[in-house]
Amino acid sequence: MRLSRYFLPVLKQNPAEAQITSHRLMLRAGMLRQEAAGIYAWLPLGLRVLKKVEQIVREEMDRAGAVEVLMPTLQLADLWRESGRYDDYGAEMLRITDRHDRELLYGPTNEEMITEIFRAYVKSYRELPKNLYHIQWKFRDEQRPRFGVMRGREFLMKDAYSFDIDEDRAKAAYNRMFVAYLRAFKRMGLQAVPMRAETGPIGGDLSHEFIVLAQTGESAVFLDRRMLDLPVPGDDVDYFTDLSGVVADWTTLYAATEDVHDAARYEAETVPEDRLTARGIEVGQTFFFGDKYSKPMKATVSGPDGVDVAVQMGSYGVGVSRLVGALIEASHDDAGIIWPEAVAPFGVGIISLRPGDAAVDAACETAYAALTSAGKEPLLDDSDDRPGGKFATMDLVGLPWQLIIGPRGLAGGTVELKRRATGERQTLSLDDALAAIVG
RNA sequence: CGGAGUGUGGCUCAGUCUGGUAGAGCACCGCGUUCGGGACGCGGGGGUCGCAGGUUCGAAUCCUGCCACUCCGACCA
Repeated sequence: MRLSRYFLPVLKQNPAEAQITSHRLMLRAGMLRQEAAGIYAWLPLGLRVLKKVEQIVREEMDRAGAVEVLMPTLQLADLWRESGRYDDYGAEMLRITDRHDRELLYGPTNEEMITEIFRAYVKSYRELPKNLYHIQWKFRDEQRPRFGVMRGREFLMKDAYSFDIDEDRAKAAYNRMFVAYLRAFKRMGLQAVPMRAETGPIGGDLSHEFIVLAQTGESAVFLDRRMLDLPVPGDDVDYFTDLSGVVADWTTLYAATEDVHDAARYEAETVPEDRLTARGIEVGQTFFFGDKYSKPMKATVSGPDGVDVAVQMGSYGVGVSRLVGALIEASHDDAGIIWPEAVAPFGVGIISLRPGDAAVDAACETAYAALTSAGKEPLLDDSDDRPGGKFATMDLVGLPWQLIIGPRGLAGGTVELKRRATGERQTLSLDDALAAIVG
């Protein structure tokens, strides 16, 4: 992409309403525009990151045997009356009436609808296990939206739902999602720690929150720091073997959010030098809730003995839009964002120090073509801004590499290559710079 | 939902107390000089001061109501 043809409205000054780092940087880097409290338009740069996060989540869901669907944002109130949650959910649910006075709601989650879809088609235990997921916008009418996309009212969530014939198999399904989450967050360059969690309004008795450690996290967390060194299963993980060992490894050491923190247990189960008190951002949560929905909604299948039984269910959420904020909270410096390569909106920024100079233009085009064909998604700053502004913008938007091309260097046959994460700069030939980026 | 605030050009803000016909910096447009870490000069465009009533000869400024947004707390992906 060439900046001259792009839409990247960066702000030099800090918007007054943005209090936390990720919100401020998203607004300044031209990723996001607030349209109402907790409701945002995603501008091109932000959308690119959102899509990359979404795609990593999708790939890991698919790998773990989940199947993607897409349910609507609007749901009928009657469906929620079946589970009893239409009245229970309260003011956080946005309720809508259509022209025929039918009661609708903008979905805050999809347990009811997925259960309705499941029960319409699946009649036998022989069709199980099943895990269906979608990545769709949700709306929760938060009393107090804040922190940008970290706590918006409208947000993009991946929610998966597992269906099994009995509790043991349901727990195996739970374990698959647990491992998929470890992998997805790792791939994004995040260190996410699973912590035992309260189950909240969704219900059930087995649940973990996946927490990203960041200084500006919304809640305090207490953990055994050895959690941070546990290995994440690699690409060769086989989801259809027993994963309980992996889950056990990740759930044995003490790790708890302040809501469920037990100081006495913490002291009993950890030694002082391993205790880590930090702040964290919840980016995912897994639940097992048995027949909480399948029973009232009559989602039953025939078992091996011919008797109908309510299926055992779990649900598994990832806050996709929130993750974009969490990524920034976890990785930035005073100058701006530092994207992990896997989610960076562009792979490399090419800075032309002198657009219009024939040699500079030619070198920029060479670099642009080479990086494009290598799949590195370059963003070429071909504007006639002053160099200082270009450097500041590139640092702000946080692309992993900056390739700086100017007449002074080219006269000596060199360009400058900067790695955003470390600030390390090298002066080298264009060919060597391209080779370093392509790797 | 309790408490505290704020709405003035695209952004950050001054002006409001003490009413007199709207300002600064940045951004934007034109010309020129510049150009390796957010340039400079000259000229220029852009605002029914959140909305609606009221008081007044006169309202950004005073009064009433409403709306929006932000922050602290309680609650949530």
